[in-house]
Amino acid sequence: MALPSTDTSRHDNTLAVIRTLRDQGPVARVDLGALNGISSATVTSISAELLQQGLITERPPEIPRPSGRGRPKTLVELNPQAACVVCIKLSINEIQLVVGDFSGQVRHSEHHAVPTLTLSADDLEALLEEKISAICAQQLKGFQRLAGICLAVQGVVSSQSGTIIWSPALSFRNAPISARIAERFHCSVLLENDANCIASVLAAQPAYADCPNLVVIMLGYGIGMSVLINGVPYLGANGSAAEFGHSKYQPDGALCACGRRGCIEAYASDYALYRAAADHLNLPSGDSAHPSEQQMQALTQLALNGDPAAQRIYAEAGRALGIGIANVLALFNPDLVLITGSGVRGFDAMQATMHHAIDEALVTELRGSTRIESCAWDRDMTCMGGIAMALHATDAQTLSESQASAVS
Amino acid sequence: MALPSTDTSRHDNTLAVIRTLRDQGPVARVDLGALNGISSATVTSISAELLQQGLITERPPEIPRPSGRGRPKTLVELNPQAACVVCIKLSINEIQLVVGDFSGQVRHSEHHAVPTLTLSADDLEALLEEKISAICAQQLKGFQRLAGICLAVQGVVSSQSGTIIWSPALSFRNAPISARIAERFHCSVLLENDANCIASVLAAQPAYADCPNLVVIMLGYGIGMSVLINGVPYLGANGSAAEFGHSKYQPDGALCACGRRGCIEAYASDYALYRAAADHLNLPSGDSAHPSEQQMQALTQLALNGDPAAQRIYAEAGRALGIGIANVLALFNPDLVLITGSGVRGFDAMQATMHHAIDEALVTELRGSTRIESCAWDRDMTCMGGIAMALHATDAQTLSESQASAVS
DNA sequence: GTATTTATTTTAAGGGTTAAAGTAAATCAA
DNA sequence: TTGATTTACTTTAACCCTTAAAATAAATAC
Repeated sequence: MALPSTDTSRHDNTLAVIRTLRDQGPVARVDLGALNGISSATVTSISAELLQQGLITERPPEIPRPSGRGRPKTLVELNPQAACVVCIKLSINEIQLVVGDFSGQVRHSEHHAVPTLTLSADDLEALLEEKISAICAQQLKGFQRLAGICLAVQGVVSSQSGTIIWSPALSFRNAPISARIAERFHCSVLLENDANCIASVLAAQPAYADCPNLVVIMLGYGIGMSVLINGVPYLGANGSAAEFGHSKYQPDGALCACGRRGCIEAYASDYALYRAAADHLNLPSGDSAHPSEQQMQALTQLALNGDPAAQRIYAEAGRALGIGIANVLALFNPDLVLITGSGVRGFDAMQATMHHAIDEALVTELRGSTRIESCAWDRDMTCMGGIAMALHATDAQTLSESQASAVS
Repeated sequence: MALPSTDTSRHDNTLAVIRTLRDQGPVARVDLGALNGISSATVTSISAELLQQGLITERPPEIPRPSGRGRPKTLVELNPQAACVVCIKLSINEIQLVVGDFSGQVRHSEHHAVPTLTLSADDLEALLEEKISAICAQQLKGFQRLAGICLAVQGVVSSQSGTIIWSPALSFRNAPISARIAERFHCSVLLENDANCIASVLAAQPAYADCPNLVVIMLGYGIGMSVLINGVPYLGANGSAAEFGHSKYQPDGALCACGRRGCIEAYASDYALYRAAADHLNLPSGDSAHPSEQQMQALTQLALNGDPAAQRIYAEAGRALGIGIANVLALFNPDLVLITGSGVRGFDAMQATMHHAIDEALVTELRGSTRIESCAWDRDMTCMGGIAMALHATDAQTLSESQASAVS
C-alpha cells in the first residue's frame, strides 16, 4: 500500500555499476561489489535487472580459460547498442561531430569547415540541426536510443540555462541553443565549455588519478582553462569561471582580443605571439590576427632554433603564463596544473621563464606541492570528453527509460 | 541474523533534523519533515530517539497560544546542555577563547594578550592546554560532554592533517597541533583558517542565503580570503588555497611580508598602507611595521578628510584590490564578494579606484553579475564561525556516543 | 572421482521509509 | 455545552533495499 520510491540507494548503486563498467570495461559481479562497496548479492540483483533491460550483457567465457582454481568469473559488460550520444565541437570555422556508444567508445567522427563567424544564431541552429539529422540518419542504426547531445563550445557558456554567452567562434551572443536542439531531437542536450571536456578526459587517465583538484590550461588561438574540484568542473555563478586567459599579468599591458589590457592571453596566445613577432621577423604571410598552424609552427621553430627576437617573445609569454599560474596556485592550490592545447608546441620555449616567474612570485609554502606539467595535444580529446560527460549526464534517464520499457 | 548498518538514510535524516534545529531554533515535527523532505512519521521516530538520548527536548506550549485552528504544534529544540564546543582564535599577540553550547549559542568569551611571536611550538601547546583546561574547569559545568575544539588560525593550515603550516602570529612552522590537543582533551579537534570561519558565519546570514559561491576577503594586518563553493570552504590540495593576499598586482612591485614582490597584500594591508604613509605624513608613532588600530584609524581619517597623500595611498590600495578581485572574478565567478576585516575601516577611501580597476580589467561578460559588497567587521565573528563549524563536524560523533550511552 | 576453491544465486532476516488509519488537542458554530 | 472541523502527532502495516548465510555452480588439484 506504500509507494516509497524516495529510497535512492538502489538507484545510486545501479548507476555506480553502470559507471564502473564504463570506466573499467567487462567486470565480474564479485568485483563490481568490491569496487563499489556493495555485496555481491546486491550486484546479482542489480545485474539481473540490467540484463533484462538490455543495458548490459554477459560476456561469453574466454576460450583459453584464465588460470586459477574455483568457478570462473562471468564478466558482464555494457551493451554498446543500449544508447548512443553525439558530441559537437564548435570552434572557429570548424565543427566536429562524433558519435559515441553506451560504453563510451567513439563510433564515428567527422569534421566540417564552416564559416562560423558569419553565422547568425538561427543559421547556427539550422546548421546544427542539419548536421545532427544527417549523422542520426547515417550512423545511429542499431542503437536503442539517442540518449543525449553534447555541445562543446569554446568560450563562456551557461550549462544550467543552455545558453552560449560568448564564444570567439561566433559573432552573436546569448544564444539559448540547448533548448531548441533538445526539442528538435527529443533528448537532453548538455552545453559544455571545451576546456571542461578536455579536463574530464585527462582526469580519467590513470596518471592523474590522484589529483582530485586539477587545473587544465589550454593554449591556442585563445587561452582557456578548466578547474576540476573533486573531479567535477567548477562552473561558478554564470559558467564564466576559470577564465584564466583574461586574468591579469600587467595592468595597462598589451591589448587583448577581449578589448581590455594586460590579460595573460594578450601575451601567450597564438595571436599575441604572432602579433608580437610580425613586426620583427620574416614569417609566412597570411591573416596575422588569425595565424594558421603553419604560421605558428614557423614562429615556434624560430624560437627553438635560437632566433633572439623569437626567443624574447616566447620568454615574455612564459613570464606572463608564470604569473598567471602563480595566481592560480595561490587561489586554487590544485594538485596538478596541466598545460595543453595546440599552443603547447611552443611550451619548451616558454618553460624556463614560466617556472622562474612562478618561483619569484610565490614563497614555497604557497607554491605548495603542485605539479606543473605539459601534455601532448590531440584535437579529438574535446569530443571524447563531451561523449563521456553526455553519457554520465544521461545515465539516470537512460536507466529510468529502460525500466519503463522493460515493464511494458 | 544480518547486521546491515550500511544504510545511511536514518543517520543522514537524524543529522538533518539536528542541523535544522540548530539553524532554525525550535521547530515542530511536521515542519521538520517538510524542511527535510521526510515524512512526519519518520520525524516522530527520529525525535523519539533523540528525546530518549537527551539531545533534544520538547518545548512547553506557549502561554498565549498561537492563533489558528487544529491541534497546536509541539516544538522540539536542541538541548543546549547536550554538548559544548570550545573555539580558540589565534591571532598576533592575542588569543580568544569562546564556549558554545549544542544549540550553537555563545556561552562565554575571553581574550588574553599573549606574545605569540616569541612562543615555541611546545610553548604554544602548553599555553593552549592551560587555557583550555581552565575554561573547561570553570565553564563546562552542566554540559554532558565536550564535543570538540576548534582552532581558528590566521595563515596556512592543513585541516586534514591538523598542522599549522605557516601563520603570521607564530615564528615556527609545520606544527602538528591538532593531534596533541585531541589527545589531551579526548575530543576531536578541528583546525581551521580564520577566514573560513568568518565566511561560514556570513554565508549563514539570510541576506547571503542565495550565494552558494561566496568569496570573503578579510582586510587587516594581512589579507586573507575564503572561498565557499556550494557553501563549503574550498581548501585546495594542502589547505593553502584562497591566498588572495599573495596573488599578484604588479610583478616586481612592492615588497610583501612574505618576502616576494607585488602581492596585493603589499599594497592594501594595514602594514602596507602605514609603510607607504610613514614617510610622507605626520602620524602617531609606534611600531610602523605592526601599526595599531589607533594608528590605522588616524591614517584612514586623513584619507577620508581629504589629505592628498593619504588619499593617493588608499587609491593605489584600491587599485591593487580591484585587480586582485578582477582575477578572482575571472577565475571563480562567484555570486558575491564580501570585503570585511578590520581593514574595512578604509574601504570608503579605496572603493572608487577598486571598482574602476575591476571595470577596466574585465569585459562585462566576465565581470558577470557578481555583487561586490563590504560588510561591517566584528572581532567575535571568527569564533562564532568556529563554534558552528566544530558543532557541524562533531554532530555525527555526538549522535553515536549518545546512542551508545542511551543503550547502556 | 573426490576435495577444494571461487563465483553466483537464493533465502531469510533486519533496518528504513511511508501511506493510511488512528488518536489527540485545539477552534468554530450552533 | 456539544459536536463538527481542523491540524498535529503516533501507530500500523506494507514495501523496498541490503546483506549474511546457505545453497548451488563450475572450475582446478590431487
